[in-house]
Amino acid sequence: MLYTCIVNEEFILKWKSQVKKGTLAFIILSVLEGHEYYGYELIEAVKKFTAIEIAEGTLYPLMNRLKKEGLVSSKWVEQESGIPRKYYVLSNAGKKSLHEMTVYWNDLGVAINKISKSK
Amino acid sequence: MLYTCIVNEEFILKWKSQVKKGTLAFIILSVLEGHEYYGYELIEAVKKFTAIEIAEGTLYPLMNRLKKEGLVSSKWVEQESGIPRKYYVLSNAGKKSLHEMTVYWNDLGVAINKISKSK
DNA sequence: ACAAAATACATAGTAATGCAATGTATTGAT
DNA sequence: ATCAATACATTGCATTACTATGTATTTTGT
Repeated sequence: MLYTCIVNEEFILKWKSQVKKGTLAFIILSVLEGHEYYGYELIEAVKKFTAIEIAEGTLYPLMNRLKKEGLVSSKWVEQESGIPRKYYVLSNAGKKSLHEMTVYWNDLGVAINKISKSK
Repeated sequence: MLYTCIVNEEFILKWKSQVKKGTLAFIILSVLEGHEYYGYELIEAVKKFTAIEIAEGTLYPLMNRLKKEGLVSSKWVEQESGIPRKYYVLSNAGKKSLHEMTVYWNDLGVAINKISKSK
């Protein structure tokens, strides 16, 4: 039984990591809607909103992908003290993609609820 | 603008594929709760419930993983005619994992809703 | 009767992505 | 003076969905 629990924990941990693949981009774009954030701040914001902890090694490559895809743009902002911050802004293409993602996400939620309720 | 649309479509397609990574295991376990299915039937069932089409090359390795993890068991059932079917049954560990996954999934949904509504 | 599609299993290789590890640099707290 | 926090970034690994391919049987259309 103990063994089963450990196996389960490992499975669940891996599973949560896999769920992030996909949802993270969606969450980031959602957070950026109507509000600019810089990278480090995004990690804090997502943690606050969703209790999901994004590793820095996850966020920065992700933001570069989103930039490359044209969904966000970025701008450096000098600080009076400390390291300059790179702020990310949702583009029009980003807003459009976010809308499509929201529809898909909601449909998926409805579908999964339907499965559970059919039992 | 056309170019942007095409880029968006590709991005969205990839994104949906990524969302499946993780949700598929959850969906499969949900479908198996209280009902046995064989592989090919599972693909049909998921398609009916969620409009998600699972490739066979996705399902069979996934079922083997779930079996290896002890979340499902399988049994061959001979048919009066045709190829024998491999039925999958949710194990106790599978039920437990499914429960944990459901909690995480619901929390995630609530969190994402919260983000959208805060704008 | 014969061809095509559907049923039913499976594997190999590729592409995509989260994460640990590592690195640089500044600031504030003990 | 050292450690934690802030703030950026890259490299390599592990995981997993999907395409392509393969085998074999049954049903459907012409």
